[in-house]
Amino acid sequence: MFKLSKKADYGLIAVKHLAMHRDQHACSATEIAEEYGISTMLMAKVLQKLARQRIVTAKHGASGGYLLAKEPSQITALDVISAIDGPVLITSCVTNHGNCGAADKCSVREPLRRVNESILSVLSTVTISHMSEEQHESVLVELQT
Amino acid sequence: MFKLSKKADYGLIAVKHLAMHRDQHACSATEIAEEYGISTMLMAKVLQKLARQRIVTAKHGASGGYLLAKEPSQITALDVISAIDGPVLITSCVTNHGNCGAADKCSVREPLRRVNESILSVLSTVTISHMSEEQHESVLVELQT
DNA sequence: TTCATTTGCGACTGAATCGGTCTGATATGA
DNA sequence: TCATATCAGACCGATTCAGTCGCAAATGAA
Repeated sequence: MFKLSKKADYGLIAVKHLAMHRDQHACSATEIAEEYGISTMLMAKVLQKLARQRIVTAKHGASGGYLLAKEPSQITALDVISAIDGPVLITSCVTNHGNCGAADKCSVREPLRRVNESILSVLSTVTISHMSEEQHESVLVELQT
Repeated sequence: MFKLSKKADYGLIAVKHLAMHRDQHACSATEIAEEYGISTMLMAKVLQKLARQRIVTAKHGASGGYLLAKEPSQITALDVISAIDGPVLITSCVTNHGNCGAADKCSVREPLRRVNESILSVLSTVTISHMSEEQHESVLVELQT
């Protein structure tokens, strides 16, 4: 139904938290989870996925935790979301190698592919630093209709 | 995971089909379903939802079927999708009346709300006539970062 | 060295959603 | 009158999702 998963949501919260606390200590999953009233276990899972995609770096051991792997301005919402939920595809048919049986008859594939492009473009324009700023610039995103 | 439901997908196919065959006869659910190799029952359900939202008009009885209720240029992708799947919200928290317990602590609500606005904007810019045209203009969509 | 802390990973469960079907009612043109 | 349609809602199985658990491995601190 076109919704972000909660995990992706938590991922954005976590990354933004790390962005706000960077140059300080590494934040543990427990610390972040408690701050926002989220299950510790679940937040840990989310951070593990982010670590596997090199969006955050993990520090094992006591007083360990997570740190951002890049500058907040270099991390996009799309990075975080696709790290957790996998590639963003508004339909299962938009890839060329999809298994949609009606692909040859399907008349909306191409238009939807273009819509998908636009959404990817929106998501990759918004960075973590954008999400932390108070003032909001306006950016124009191209849409092929 | 940020995907369109199959029903919404079928809805777009159906509406585009009706757009291409308008000023001709009314198309029955069976006719459209068979054309694209989709289950008749399911296509019927989809068309019923579109009819309830006044996107298509139904004609009961023998040689009945469905007709577009508006010009193809007046029907947007958002109209069709939200008629079938309900309101497009990328998170369950973006509405003011959501039941997200951590709403007060949630730091990504407002940025995500703006992203949601942009996606709505993209979806409401693309019309059925856009989806039927061969040539594709480029439109700029505003994004508040 | 020892140990508590923390990440890493996979398996698991219960709930919700989704795709799809079935049944029966109602409308209507032929 | 009857075949053809839409309409509405209940229903079911499969998939996905949120969240949990257990155990292994790393590592800083005592």
